[in-house]
Amino acid sequence: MKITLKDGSVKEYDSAKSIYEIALDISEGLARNACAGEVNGEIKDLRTELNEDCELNIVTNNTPEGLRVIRHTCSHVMAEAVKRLFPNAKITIGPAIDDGFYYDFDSDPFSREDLDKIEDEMKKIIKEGNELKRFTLPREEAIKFMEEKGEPYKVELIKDLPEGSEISFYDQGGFVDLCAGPHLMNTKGIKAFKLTSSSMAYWRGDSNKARLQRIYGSAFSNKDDLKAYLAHLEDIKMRDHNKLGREMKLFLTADVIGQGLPLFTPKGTKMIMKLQRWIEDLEDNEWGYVRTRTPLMAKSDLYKISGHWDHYMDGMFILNKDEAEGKEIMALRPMTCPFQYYVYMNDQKSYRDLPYRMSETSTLFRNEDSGEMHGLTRVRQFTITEGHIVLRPDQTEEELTRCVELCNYVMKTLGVEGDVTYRLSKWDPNNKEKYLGDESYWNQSQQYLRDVMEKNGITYSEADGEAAFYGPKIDIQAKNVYGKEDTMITIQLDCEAASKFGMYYIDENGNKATPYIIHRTSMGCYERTLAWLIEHYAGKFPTWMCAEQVRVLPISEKYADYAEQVAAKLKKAKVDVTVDNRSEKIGYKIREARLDRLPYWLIVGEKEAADGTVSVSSRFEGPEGTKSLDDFISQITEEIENKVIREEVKKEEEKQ
RNA sequence: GCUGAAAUAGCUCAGUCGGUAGAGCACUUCACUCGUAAUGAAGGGGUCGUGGGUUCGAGUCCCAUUUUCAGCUCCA
Repeated sequence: MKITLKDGSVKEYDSAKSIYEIALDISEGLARNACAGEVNGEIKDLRTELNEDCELNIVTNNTPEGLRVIRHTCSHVMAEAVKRLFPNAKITIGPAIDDGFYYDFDSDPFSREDLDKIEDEMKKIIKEGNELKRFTLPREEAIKFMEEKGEPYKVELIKDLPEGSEISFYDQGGFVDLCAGPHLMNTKGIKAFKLTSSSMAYWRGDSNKARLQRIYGSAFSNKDDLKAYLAHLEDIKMRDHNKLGREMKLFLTADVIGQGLPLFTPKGTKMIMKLQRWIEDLEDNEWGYVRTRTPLMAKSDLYKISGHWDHYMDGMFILNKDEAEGKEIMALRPMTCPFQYYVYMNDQKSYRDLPYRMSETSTLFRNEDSGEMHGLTRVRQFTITEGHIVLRPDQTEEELTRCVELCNYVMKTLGVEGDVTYRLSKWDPNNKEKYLGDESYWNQSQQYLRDVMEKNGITYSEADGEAAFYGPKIDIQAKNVYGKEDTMITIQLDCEAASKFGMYYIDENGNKATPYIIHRTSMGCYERTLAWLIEHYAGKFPTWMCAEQVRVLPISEKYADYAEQVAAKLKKAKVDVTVDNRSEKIGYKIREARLDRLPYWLIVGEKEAADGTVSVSSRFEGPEGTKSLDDFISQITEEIENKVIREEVKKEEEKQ
């Protein structure tokens, strides 16, 4: 038989050979690092006997596929350790996942101490170095085998497999698990692992079925990679906006105020206001928007016209439910659309008036499920840069393109354009009653969005069932530090709303015509954007968006007056500046300025006060030398006005 | 919403068998008047998330509730 290897070379053998033997034949080192074999594109166990011509790629332990094999084997080792320590635990399933593995057990909850004990037991098992041996049983015998072992979940899994099939098992020296593989040859192949957490999970993900205990862990081919992974997990925790944002005193929550209702401190508010003022000016002065200011609540009648009453009732806060008493039902708004429609309809529009672009810094209320709330990314009240563009159908492509361009400009200025992916959010054709409009409406409007992205060379994915109930969306998605994806910006096309509200314009022939509407955001909601910025910059924001841009540090109280003069001049130049006039040593003040992640701090003492200068230090370069105050002011105002994103000092790490 | 874990000073946390609350940082005051990542001393600060219950006695045990975190997508 001829084995064609990945590099194109060919090995010939007279008799059947296992993948492991072939790896050994090529080189001992390769065999030592081999995890599996890719045979004609399919991942196979190292034990697999090859007996006919094929293409073979030996999968080694530093590849993603190899790591999956290591992690899957590690999950079996963990299951064995759990069975040794907790004989009553029932095993269920234990797959490898993106960055590790888990195994679900039917048992009592595991504490961190339990996890440590399990880790120790796993180390013993790995040291024992048992071979993993694969064997198969006919389905009926396999069921009997697992019944005798007292593993009802495994029995259930086997019963789901087709009758007459051969069921594979792996025996790692006493502990036998039902498994399709592939696995390492020996438990010794696990060089580095860590159990990270435990949580609850349902049998087969069904909340009506048994509650299981899931243990998460990860494994690597060497200790350095594990160390780097654990350091990465620590870094993630440090960046987590929900922790860092509170630590930096940007926002807080209060039990008595309620879930999903964050409060912004002066510092957090200042940052949001900088973003808001920038966006409002940008839209109004450069992108042709007009600004509206509309109510935060309305009668239910409005939402009945818009369709929210039928399609979004669960997501709304209803203020007054006693209709029987003849009172009007009011609801807080979950969106701005119909309010702005009435602004549009206030006077008659000509085709020349379109596109009519309205924007509003709009506070919205959505009654999210209690378990869905998270930090600033999922809240019940939020403020969004929301706008609606009323346009003629022939303007659709141009206007959608402009929306995408504005978003790109905003993300580029925020410095986060590399974080995002585009998604075409479509309706769910199998669940039509959730949506307004028929199949041809959806196909057509989805095609509009697809065309715009393709013409603009945007790479995007498509997702069913992610559309708004009234139309498809271009969603600009970003992941948080834990890899969870959220929509940051959305652009939606709506060809139906106008006729429902009786919106029209007068066309060139003097006839009433129905416009299209684009629902869009330019920066999404401020809460979520702030969270994104905190995590992206790990709190080290570009100077222009910092709440405190400069701090003046007098060497001693003798120079307090000069420090105040410096600050006053900076304030006049619209720089956000404070003075640290405490009677502390300069080293102490510098340390605090650094820990507060300030862009700049100015040290002033005898020399500076005499010359009218400042000694500039920054987060970006460390000491930048002594400059005249005027020079520094022109430097920093230029940086702020142009929204420059200076690069951080690489070597500088926070000490704690 | 469901399941699990957690909640003690502004923050991070300790608090053993149920016996009346503790550290570091921060804060205040005083001394020091300092040149690029922590000066020293003293002091103030707590209905132990909230409401019930058990007990002679509850931060600790039980029940409810609020809030926070994790998971609820990965299927031998």
